[in-house]
Amino acid sequence: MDFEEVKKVISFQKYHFGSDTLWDNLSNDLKQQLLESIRLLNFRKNQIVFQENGTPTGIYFLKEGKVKKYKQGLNGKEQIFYIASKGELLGYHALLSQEYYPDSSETLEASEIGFIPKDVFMKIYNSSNELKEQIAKIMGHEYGVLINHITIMAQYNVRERLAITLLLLKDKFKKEISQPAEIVLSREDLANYVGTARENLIRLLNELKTDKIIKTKGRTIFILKPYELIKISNLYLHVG
Amino acid sequence: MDFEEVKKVISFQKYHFGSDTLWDNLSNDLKQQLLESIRLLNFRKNQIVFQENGTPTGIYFLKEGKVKKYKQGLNGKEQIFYIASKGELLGYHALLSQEYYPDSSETLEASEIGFIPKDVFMKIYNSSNELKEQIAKIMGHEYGVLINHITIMAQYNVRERLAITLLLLKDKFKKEISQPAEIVLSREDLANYVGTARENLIRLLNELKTDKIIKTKGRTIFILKPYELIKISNLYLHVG
DNA sequence: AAATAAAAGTAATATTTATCACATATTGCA
DNA sequence: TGCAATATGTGATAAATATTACTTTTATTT
Repeated sequence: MDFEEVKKVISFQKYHFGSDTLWDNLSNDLKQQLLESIRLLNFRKNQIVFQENGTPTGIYFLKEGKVKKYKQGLNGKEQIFYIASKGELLGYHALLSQEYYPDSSETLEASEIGFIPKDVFMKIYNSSNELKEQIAKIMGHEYGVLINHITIMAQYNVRERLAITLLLLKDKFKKEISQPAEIVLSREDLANYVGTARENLIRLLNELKTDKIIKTKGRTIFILKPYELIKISNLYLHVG
Repeated sequence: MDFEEVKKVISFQKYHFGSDTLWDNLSNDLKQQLLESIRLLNFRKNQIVFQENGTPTGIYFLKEGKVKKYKQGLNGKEQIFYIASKGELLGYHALLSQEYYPDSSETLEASEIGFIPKDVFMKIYNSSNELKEQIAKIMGHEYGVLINHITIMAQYNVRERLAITLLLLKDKFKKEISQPAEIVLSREDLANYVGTARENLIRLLNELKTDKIIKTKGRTIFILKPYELIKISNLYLHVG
């Protein structure tokens, strides 16, 4: 398996919602209209942006920072299904479906978040074919991301899911291309993302450390050998 | 827990994509326009409607019948994540995201399916704010259904997932309100929906039979005590 | 209706994952 | 700074799930 094949197998796109591409595809006019309506908010670490079952009041734009998206499951346990980073939109599904929020969003680090109130956003949305089309495009893509996630949760074992998750987080957390990626996430959150108990997660991280595939410093994880993680993930098995 | 609470806990809506409501919300004019463009196709049992990674050529409307939606996972194993029934739309995500199909659709029984070619549908879609809005509404809702599904796959054990799945299938397969629902699905498909090996599924079905919660005749499953399935599912645990 | 293929079911065993009961670090803050 | 709270980590064990190797039953085809 050469590098091109590897890229095909673990294509970042298949795991990325992609609402950050919205801005690339909008006309300057519309972009201007949206940016004018944005009110900037500063969130500290571990602050809730919006909460499951709450009534949507507007749409959020993650200008800077990181946000975990999760849903409450058995006994209130958080199931993290996505980590949004710089440039992504939050909270548009509930607005468009005219329902309560199906999930919660919480900052993982200090973040700068733009907010557009519901009525302002809906007015722009209703008057713009372009915006409707772009958001439909994003949601159509998201569907593929989510069913991919369901398949992974259902068929891959914990070790494989951890490898996949670390590869994704590597991309989410990377700052400069040359630097080794630093993943800063509590063990509890990582366990709730991978879908296992914290104890099991820690044991598997230790195995990866023993094999020099990762190293850690405090809660920060450094990926040393991404190629080895691809092998562990077994993602290439379902090709061809 | 009284019946009202039970309904709240296992609300069918939370598990149902809901594209069948499109027709209720469209104007007669638009409905007429869409219906005129539909070409009716007859599918036999176990026929593929469209396939993962294929290029979308149009949108499908399931006039009569049942279709399983799945994605290929580890070693090509099918992960079923949805069963569409009468009235639902298929294949619109890929059309709107302008990507290849992320999943496959295959009939579970002889089905009558309407087809609208891509260019015809996109022309109507592009010219209709109403249609754009309704489809965005459906996709916004679907997001909630899918993250709910992710949470269930990640946190509930096989017995719980089987109970949930049987409750959902009961609704999908019920014909008349008075009749006990008959679920007709191969053991392989049911296992690929619940997310377990066929052997485990069969063992668990046997336990349910021993407890007189279900009975079977050939591959048909009859739900005798849905309330017991709700108890087994542990769905009520994450409320309150 | 027999032959063949496919699906369903069984049992034993191996493997994975969760849980419990702790010990030890680390962090936040009074 | 030190105390409490929270997070991380360890080891033993229990429970759940997957796998292997079959047999039996049910469909399908000639």
